[in-house]
Amino acid sequence: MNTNPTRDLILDSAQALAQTRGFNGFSYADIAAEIGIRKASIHHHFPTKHDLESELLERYRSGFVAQLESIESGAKGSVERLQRYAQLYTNTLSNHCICLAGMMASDVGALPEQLKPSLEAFFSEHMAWLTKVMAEGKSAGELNFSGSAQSQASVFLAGLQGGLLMANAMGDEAVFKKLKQTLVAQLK
Amino acid sequence: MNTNPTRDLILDSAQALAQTRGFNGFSYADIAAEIGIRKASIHHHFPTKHDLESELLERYRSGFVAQLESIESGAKGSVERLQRYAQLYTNTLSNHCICLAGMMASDVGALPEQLKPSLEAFFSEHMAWLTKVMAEGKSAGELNFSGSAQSQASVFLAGLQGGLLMANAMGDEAVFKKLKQTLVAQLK
DNA sequence: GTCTATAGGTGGATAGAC
DNA sequence: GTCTATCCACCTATAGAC
Repeated sequence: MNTNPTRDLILDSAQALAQTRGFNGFSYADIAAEIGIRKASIHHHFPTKHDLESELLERYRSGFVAQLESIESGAKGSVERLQRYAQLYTNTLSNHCICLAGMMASDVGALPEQLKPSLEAFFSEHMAWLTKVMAEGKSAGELNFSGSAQSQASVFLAGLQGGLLMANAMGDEAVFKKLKQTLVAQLK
Repeated sequence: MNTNPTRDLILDSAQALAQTRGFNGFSYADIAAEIGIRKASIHHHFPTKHDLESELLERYRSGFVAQLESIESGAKGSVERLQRYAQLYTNTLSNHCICLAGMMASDVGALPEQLKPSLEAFFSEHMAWLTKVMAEGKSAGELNFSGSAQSQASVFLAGLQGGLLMANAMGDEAVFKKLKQTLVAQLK
């Protein structure tokens, strides 16, 4: 695969900036300053900012896919799977940032058309995974809810995405942790 | 009050742009083009962009306060109150936009320090209102949930905020409508 | 692959005439 | 209150040397 170290440094820096300030809230100059390189060098790796954004989302999306598979093979119970899923967002939360896909969704009016399929795929994949966990959990008697598995999946996913917004707005990570617990608890 | 017509046009245009493209995703030139005025004229009403942002959030916040009061006096049942609250977001949804406060929360890393108190106030006010509705609804036997009223309020609020993100990402408003119904239904 | 230098455009903001 | 004209800083992006 593409394991160019400089390239990865650029992506890491860009992702952190994008998740805290939005896609229009940072520039090549910010990345350059952060990793100690010149703007022109970044253009060598990512000719346009759209290229950078596109790669960023794709990396983020496929990284999540791998983590979902990891949870599926590592956690047997539905409750534990949901907890570990929610934990993925908590890892993200640390420094006033939201989900990269959530960020893109918020600025969708300014999003280049080519990125929309990846963005849609991100949420579709998460919905599919969560819906499966909900359905299996209900069948196994581990989860208890009324309505469809899909509806519960969307409550769960939207709750986590919105919870990140709320925690940022309140400047209080505890808000998210409490919400995470409630979302799981009400499924038991 | 300040009912300058041009000023309101500017605010309306800026709000629509901010809710679809983010705060760093539009410029005075965009507003000028949209309402047929020059950039310099906008600076007359709002000397700096921070002034504009600040006023925008404050107007948005106080507008919601008025609507919450209106719901409280107009709707007696807790279920109806929650439905009408959720409806406030649906009105917003029309053209790929999210809650203005949610947008600010997403870009909190780029948000001027002076705006953070208003942003926090927005979510505090909504949480307080929803918590009260939840508590009263449970006491009256209209709502049924386990855990605290506050926890349920945060599930409800985060669900709606996240639902707007999801609907934008999927390019499908029906996603939000369904979610809205589920959030209310699971409280009965 | 990284650099210097720079082009070409747009951002927010100001001065001063009307 | 709105306009023209302009400033300067910053943006994305490119050319070409090393």
